[in-house]
Formats: sequence, structure tokens, C-alpha cells
Amino acid sequence: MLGKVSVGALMLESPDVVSLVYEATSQIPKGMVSTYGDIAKALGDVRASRAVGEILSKNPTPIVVPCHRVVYSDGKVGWYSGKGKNSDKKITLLESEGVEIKNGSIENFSSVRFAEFNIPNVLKQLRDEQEEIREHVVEEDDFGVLRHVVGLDVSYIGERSFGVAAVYSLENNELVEIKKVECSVRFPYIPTYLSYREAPVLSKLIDVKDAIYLVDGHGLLHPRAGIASHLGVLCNVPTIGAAKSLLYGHVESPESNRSEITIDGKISGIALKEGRSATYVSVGHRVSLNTATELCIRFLCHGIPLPLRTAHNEATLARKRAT
DNA sequence: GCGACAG
DNA sequence: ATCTTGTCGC
Ligand SMILES: [Mg+2]
Repeated sequence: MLGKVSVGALMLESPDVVSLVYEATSQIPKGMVSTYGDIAKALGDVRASRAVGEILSKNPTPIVVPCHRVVYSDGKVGWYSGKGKNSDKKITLLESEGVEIKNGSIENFSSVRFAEFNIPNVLKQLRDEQEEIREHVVEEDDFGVLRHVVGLDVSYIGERSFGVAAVYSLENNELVEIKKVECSVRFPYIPTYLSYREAPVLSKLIDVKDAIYLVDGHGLLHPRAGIASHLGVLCNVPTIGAAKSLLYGHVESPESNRSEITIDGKISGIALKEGRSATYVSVGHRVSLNTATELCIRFLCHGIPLPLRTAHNEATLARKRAT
């Protein structure tokens, strides 16, 4: 990796959310229940509730880690995995612990609902780090002679992540090189915390000095700072965010092929449309929105910048070959 | 009852 | 993102 590491380094040692979910679940007393969202809130953000559900669906030690005590926020018991969609086992377990259930819903839900978890508020820490990164973002062209545009993307098999860099020449717009790296990930996908899942593997691919990096994901089109900004600030390289769907911000002219996107009235991104597909461009780091947009347009191919398409295809290939 | 919150 | 299916809030 290029440059010194200081701001944004929490990403390199992401908190063990998986273990924290199991720890929280183990804190639910017998005879009580909690919800996926309550555990997510204890982690620091209700947006993590789906991730909590996914993690518990893969609980390697049912009963020991009592995931049967985690139910929907409306009081419905929900599924008990293991094998097939089934809630019978979950209901039986809960009733044996003294929890009353009627028509698949918890009786006296509010009085048996446990939420006093004692786990660290890790997502708050990550948000704080993202805010700090945001303050370090340079929103103007800040580079010497650029010779390459590098598309970055990731694919997965369970906890294995495959990162790909597709290096394109700015002299002739042609593919120069493809770099690949594999590493293991435990951090789940949580909306607005994508960096902590994908940036570790991608940071290993940042070693071309005369390049600007095109990242699959947002930069400043984010409530704090997206993965493109995170990688840019962490590695001190120019980066552009380019995503296929919008996370945050208001599209000013939805009909236009090139629309401004504003956040609190500030122009923070550009939506590029070509046929059915769209690319949402934003500043990652050390680039102006204009330059970022022009570079994306220059490589735009069927609605997506070619370096990203190639990186995506190669990442998918790497995953299939690893299977 | 349905849409959402990058990948 | 993957290839199975998870929650929340309007
Ligand atoms: Mg991707």
C-alpha cells in the first residue's frame, strides 16, 4: 500500500461484529426475547439489523448462543434456521423457557423484551472515523501526471474476498494489467459501512503511483464518507466514487443523461445515464467533481466505466475459479 | 403492504 | 455482494 497510514486505519482492523452479535445474543436471559434491531442498536446502528439476522442465521452453536430468543420487532417469532424455514422448533424452545406465544407472536412482548445489552458501540466509533475522513477529503485536482485509471472491485465466497484492480492506460485507454488479491473478511455488509468490509482487500491493490483509482461505491455521496473517500484518504491517492445505485443525495434532473446530485443544496455528485443503466459519480479524494465526471464519461461503456466493468468481471471470474 | 440502505 | 432469503418503518 502507498503512503502513510493514520486517518481511517480502524478499517485495517475492523471490529469483530460477528462475535459481538453472538455475545449480545448470549446476554438475553432465559424467559426473555430481543429483536434483531435491538441488537443492531446496541452495536450502534439499526441499519445493521439485517446483518444481525444473517449472522444469527449462521450461528454455529444454537442453544449455546440462544438465537431462538431473537425475534422480529413486531413480536412475530420468525424463522429458526438449521434446516429449512421452520419456526416450530423456535416456538417450542421459547415456550419451554416460559415465553408465551400465540399465533406465532410473543405474548406480553414489551414486558419480556430485553434490550440492556452490554457490548461496545462499535458502529458509533466507525461513524466517528468516517466523519474524520470526511474532513480530510480534498475536493480538487491534486496529482501530477496521471498515466493510469485503475478500476477496483470485490467478489466473495463466504468469508473469502477477492479484490481486483483493472489498470487502464490514459495514453490509449487500453487495459494494461490486472492485479488480484485474496483476503479473509468477517465484517458484514452494513449500509453506509461498506468500507469496513471491502476496503481492506482493496487497499492491498493500491500501489500504482501515477494513477487515479475508480472505486465501485460512493465517495462523498454518503452521509459521512464512502469507500472511495476512505481508500483515498487512507492511502493518500486520488480516488473517484462510482456506484450503480444511489445511497444518499437528491437527483436534480432525473430525466437528464447528466444530472447534478445535491446534498443539503451542495452539488455532491453527478448521475450519468446511458440507456437503462446509471452511474453515480462522486469525489473520492484529491480530484474535482468535474475531472471525476469527465474521466468516467471518457471510459463509459454501456452505462458503466470500463475499468469498473473489467474489475467486476475479473472479480467474478476469480470467485468462480476458486470454487 | 411495500420499499429501502453503496456492495 | 451472493444464490438464499434476513428487518424496519412508512
Ligand atoms: Mg462491487
